[in-house]
Amino acid sequence: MNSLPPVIHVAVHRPFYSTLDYSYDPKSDEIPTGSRVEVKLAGRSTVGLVMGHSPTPTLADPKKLKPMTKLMDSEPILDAHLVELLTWSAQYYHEPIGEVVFTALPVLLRQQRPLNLPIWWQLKPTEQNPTADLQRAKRQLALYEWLKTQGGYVSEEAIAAWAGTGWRVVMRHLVEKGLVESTTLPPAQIEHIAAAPHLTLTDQQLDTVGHIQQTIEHPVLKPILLHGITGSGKTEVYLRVMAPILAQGKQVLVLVPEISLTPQLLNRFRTHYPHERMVCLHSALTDQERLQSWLQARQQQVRIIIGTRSAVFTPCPDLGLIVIDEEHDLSFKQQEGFRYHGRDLAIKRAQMLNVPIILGSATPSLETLHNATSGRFHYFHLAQRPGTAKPPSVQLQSTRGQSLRSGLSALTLTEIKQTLARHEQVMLFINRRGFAPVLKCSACGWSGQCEYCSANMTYHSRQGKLICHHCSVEKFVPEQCPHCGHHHLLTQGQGTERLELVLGQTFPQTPIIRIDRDSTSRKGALAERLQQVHDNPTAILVGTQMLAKGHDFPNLTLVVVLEADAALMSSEYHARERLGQLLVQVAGRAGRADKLGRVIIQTNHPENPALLTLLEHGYTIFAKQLLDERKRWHYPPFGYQALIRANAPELNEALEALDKIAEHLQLLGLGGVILLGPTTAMLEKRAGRYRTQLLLQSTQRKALHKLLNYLTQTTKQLKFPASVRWSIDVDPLDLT
DNA sequence: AGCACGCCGACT
DNA sequence: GTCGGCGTGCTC
Repeated sequence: MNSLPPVIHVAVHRPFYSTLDYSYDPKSDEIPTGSRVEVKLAGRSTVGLVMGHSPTPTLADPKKLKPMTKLMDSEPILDAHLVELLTWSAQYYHEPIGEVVFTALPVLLRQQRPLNLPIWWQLKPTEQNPTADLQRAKRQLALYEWLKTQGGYVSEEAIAAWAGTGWRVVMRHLVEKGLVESTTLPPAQIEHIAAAPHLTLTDQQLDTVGHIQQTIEHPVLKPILLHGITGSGKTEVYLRVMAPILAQGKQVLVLVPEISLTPQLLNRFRTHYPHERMVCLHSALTDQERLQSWLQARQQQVRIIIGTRSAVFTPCPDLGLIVIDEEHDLSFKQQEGFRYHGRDLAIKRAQMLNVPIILGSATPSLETLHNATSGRFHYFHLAQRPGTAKPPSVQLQSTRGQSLRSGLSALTLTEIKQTLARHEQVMLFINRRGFAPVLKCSACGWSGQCEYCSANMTYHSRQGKLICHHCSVEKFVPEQCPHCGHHHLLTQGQGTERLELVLGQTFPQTPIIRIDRDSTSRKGALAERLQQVHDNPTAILVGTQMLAKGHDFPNLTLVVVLEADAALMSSEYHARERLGQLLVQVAGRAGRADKLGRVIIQTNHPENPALLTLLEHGYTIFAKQLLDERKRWHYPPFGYQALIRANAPELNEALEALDKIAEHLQLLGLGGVILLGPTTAMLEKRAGRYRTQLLLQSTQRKALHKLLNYLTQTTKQLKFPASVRWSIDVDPLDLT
């Protein structure tokens, strides 16, 4: 009789789509789901996370079953809900379970070594004065008195610095006497900051807050879209809606697109709730800091958690609300490895826990807008700016037949001059950093191509280099044409660096402030630039994407958008949605309070219907038109897509891999899924590897997922050469 | 992802 | 004759 033992299902950091089974001793060990275990894998010891239990093994060959080595945690580090969310995510994104679990864990918890948390010490609150008892123990007395002067928790480093080695023995005596206690969790920082006076809400804001509050008391919740134009006070609405939830002692998870945005938002939250403990989770934290913040959320020591994409996995045992700010922002979608969408997983998490979720944006994504109009989401619209602020006037400026000066039309230059004369600021927005996108030989037509990518290298004049924006390879600008030896090399097109130079020549009295990845890469540089903008009421700002997001420039009254045409002409169907969002966001930077803002969009296509719709009827109608178009093609959100990408050092290898996959899928039967491709990607070669893609599309999500499941379970049979790398991108947002 | 196993070139 | 190159295959 060989009865099969009960097993735990363990996720390990290996590319397996399912968990591995390990046996354990059911009599002695309780191995809770969500705890880390040490297991032997291929003869070596690794960390795994327990994802579930089963009374018998699920693996085909029970002879392979091994016992797990040891339980690493005294209590589960993830609760049942997060384990469920991670399992669901792995299935939805067709990603190996270990990859999913381990990206969700702080780095310090992915490792084999036990939790080595820093320890903090504090005097126990006590009524009697123990100093008399300590008269005969001089060192204990001294340490006790010192701790008293420190007030609150003290780190071990601080103690060692004061007391020198050997303090531990002394401390142990104090602990035995019940005078001191230790903890692995430092107190959450409560900063003593002045509360900002709460803003007075407009009627519309009050109304919206009221409606949202009613909505979230309903037993069956739907996500809430808060569509509020720039400056309409979305943050204020979040802050008010949070109040009763915080008052119940529940936690609020706030996801934001990018770190550069977080300090401002964090500040608003801090001054509104100066007595509330909060943490900020972003990429600039050290591993130790990140772990501490994560643990504080897990222990409910903090109630407001603000973080970027990956913060969606933060344990919050008593979650009461999720907020996604700027929900349309692309940075919520991870573009590498485990390609999850932070917003979509947040929605899933909210749904699993039946917790309210608010998605805020001035320019909601088409997916979200569609969910709102179809009734799957609640919809609230904040259409006014508080106070007297008026929306900016936007005009198209045809560049057709115009002679341009470094990309600027005569009319645009006049407008800039007039704005500066009024002692106001101008912003020029161009989505290209560097001096010029092309460096060319005037004699033979040679141009600086990247060796490793199918793209031009961008000319950066300050560094005197050609830089590839796809693979970051750099080389010095040649003195003469490498092809024909001619000495006259010309630039073509403009980037931020060139605009900065030309504007400096045209307006020598005016500070020109450039804000792009190059000028702000140094730590603190962005803050410096923003301070410059603040200090110079008359100035010209030149910048990329970065300028479109969140920053507030009260004296900015003219925004000029250059080179919007590339996006208009793009064959990527997402491009126009993004352009619309960008234009609205950029326009939102212009004009505040008493000053009317103006926006000029330079374009060669002033009759472009999408642009005209956007300007004449606004973002919502513009978005509805794009949605109609998507409906015709069964594009998302009217159909479901997955993109299979492959890359290899040779184009053929990458194409053959996808041909093989396409054939393989056809063998099973596509079941209503259409295959588009395989094709070479728009950027055919990147960093020395050729890129190909195969798009799967269907109106039935189930059919699509069935195919992908089949694929991940059978790829081994396809025996790709080792040089080929491939991946699945579910709900792709980047088809380039 | 790691790691072992395995089969062909330049080395003590 | 061996060290080691990375192609191939496996891990409960």
